Amino acid sequence: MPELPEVQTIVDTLADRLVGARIEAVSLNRRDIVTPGDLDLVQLLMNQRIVRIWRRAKRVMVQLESGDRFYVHLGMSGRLTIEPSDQNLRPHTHLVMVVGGHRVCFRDPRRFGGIWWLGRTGDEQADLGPEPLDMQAGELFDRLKKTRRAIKTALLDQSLIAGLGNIYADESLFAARIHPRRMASRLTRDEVERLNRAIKEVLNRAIKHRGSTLRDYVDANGSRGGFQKLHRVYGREGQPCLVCGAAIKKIILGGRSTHFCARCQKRK
DNA sequence: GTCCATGTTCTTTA
DNA sequence: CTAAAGAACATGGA
Repeated sequence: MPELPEVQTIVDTLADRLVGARIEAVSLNRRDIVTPGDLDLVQLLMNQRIVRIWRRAKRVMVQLESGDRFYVHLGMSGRLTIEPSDQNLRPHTHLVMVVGGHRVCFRDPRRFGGIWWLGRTGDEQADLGPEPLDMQAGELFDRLKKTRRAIKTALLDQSLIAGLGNIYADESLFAARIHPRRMASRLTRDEVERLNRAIKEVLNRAIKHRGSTLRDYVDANGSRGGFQKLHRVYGREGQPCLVCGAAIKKIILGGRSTHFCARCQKRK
């Protein structure tokens, strides 16, 4: 569910309250959300102080005073929220930690998400491409040159560029006026420069509006995002393009629904 | 009952 | 061999 802007918003709201605080209690209600599976997560977390919380790609990264690091990936339906201590736990709450008096809950009905333990030595960059907000057009061009897949599919490949998902890939391609089926390696330097700029603009605006809430997503305080109201193609099939008025199309590309304006995003 | 979903990874195919 | 396509994962909502 959450892509880069949603994870960034969760990280910002969590970090505010948890950095510097100590983990006072841990309860793990499902072992199978933890990788590696044979780990004593409760023991490793207990009584540790949280020294840093940050985002890498779509991951919520956490560093403990022990030097150990781990991350939470929210998959499609994961939530990481701070809940009032007097309320019943909602169904599918797999991990609860009390940190500096806050009850932090990880809930994930579909269980595509989970906790990945890196310890002191695990490589947090493994299999991840560069951060879109730091990426230079030249680097994106070089990376896209190497694949013959459709540009839309390439943008979802986290080892090529890390943090975009289905919403922001579609929105970025629309903003750059590039057809989602264009072969990645065939984009011109001009087009890739436009795309690189569009990605940053779309992501920065989405972060400013605290992400997109379509169904599940809320930040750590339980607040919904507002960027869904500003989507220009995602979820707007059949509605008029806000630039030219043509009906927005929805196709399936690489198994994912893909939204675009056939008039603004020419295939050439 | 059917289809669809903000994601990733494993398997199969070319 | 490798890149790309497809299936699988699990649950809930329309």
